[in-house]
Amino acid sequence: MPLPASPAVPPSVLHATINDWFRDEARDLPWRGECSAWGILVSEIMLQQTPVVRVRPIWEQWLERWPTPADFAAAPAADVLRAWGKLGYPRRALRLHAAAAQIVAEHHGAVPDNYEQLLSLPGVGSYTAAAVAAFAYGRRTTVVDTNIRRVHARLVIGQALPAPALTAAEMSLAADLLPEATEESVLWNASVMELGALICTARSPKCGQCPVFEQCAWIAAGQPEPSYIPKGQPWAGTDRQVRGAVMAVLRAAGAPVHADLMWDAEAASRHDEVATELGKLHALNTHAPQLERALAGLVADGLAQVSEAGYQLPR
DNA sequence: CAGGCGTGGCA
DNA sequence: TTGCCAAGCCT
Repeated sequence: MPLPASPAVPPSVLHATINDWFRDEARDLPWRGECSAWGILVSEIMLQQTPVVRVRPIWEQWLERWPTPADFAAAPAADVLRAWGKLGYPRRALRLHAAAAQIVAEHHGAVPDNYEQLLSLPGVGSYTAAAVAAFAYGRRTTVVDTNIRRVHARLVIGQALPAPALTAAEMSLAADLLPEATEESVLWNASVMELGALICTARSPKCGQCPVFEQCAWIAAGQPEPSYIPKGQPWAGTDRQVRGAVMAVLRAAGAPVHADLMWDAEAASRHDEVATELGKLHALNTHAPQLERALAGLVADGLAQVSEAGYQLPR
């Protein structure tokens, strides 16, 4: 059976109800309201797979330090990676750095205002391109993130969770649900996202506080269980864990870290500047091939540089 | 296109 | 305590 041919509730009712809820309950976030397109772009990149509470303080520092794409593009990569701190997925920082350079080179330093040009920036995919077009420039675009997918799955489809991967049917549904009026569509994108973030959460949704509880297909269906088990990401013992530990060492280091120190806990303990982070790396008891692989991977990804002096953040 | 890629808080 | 999960992107 295809998607509901005739929704029990007219979309206009959902638009009004959820948008009203948003006006009353939305979080007061610094990248909402008065904010440059650059500030919006930075927030969207930082928020990829990273919670708001962790992003907020770093975003404040970045916008203070690098108010424009040109300011940021001129910064050394090492500074960028240190300022990124422990947000995770540091390749995002490097890609944003490259995006800023592209913005300066191809767009006179102004964040592009349309989906296609945004999509061509490194680190900007379909979600981020649509989000920046909508939230920074007020464009009518179909924004689909994990929150919106989950709200649609429950509210409209009646399933506990969206499919493991974004499907064409979901994009089509989201496009169909988008309000015709541009201004209302921008609000709708933000509203549904916020509903998913605050009420219609992945674990233990707060259905008792939901503004569209009465209209929810998942509730009407008796809150059926997910039809599949989400596969978790292993962490302990993975290359990712080792890469993270090495990056922490390099961020803490003011000078190249000789390869020997990556292996030799005894020698490492004498370098107090990086001893703490090296200690965490050694505590992983990583086997040689894995550490070699992690180091090579970091270099290949541009997150680290090697020389005779050792490993360091890229210049 | 399924899998790789950081990090830490919370149920 | 230990998985699960957070405004994805890229190959």
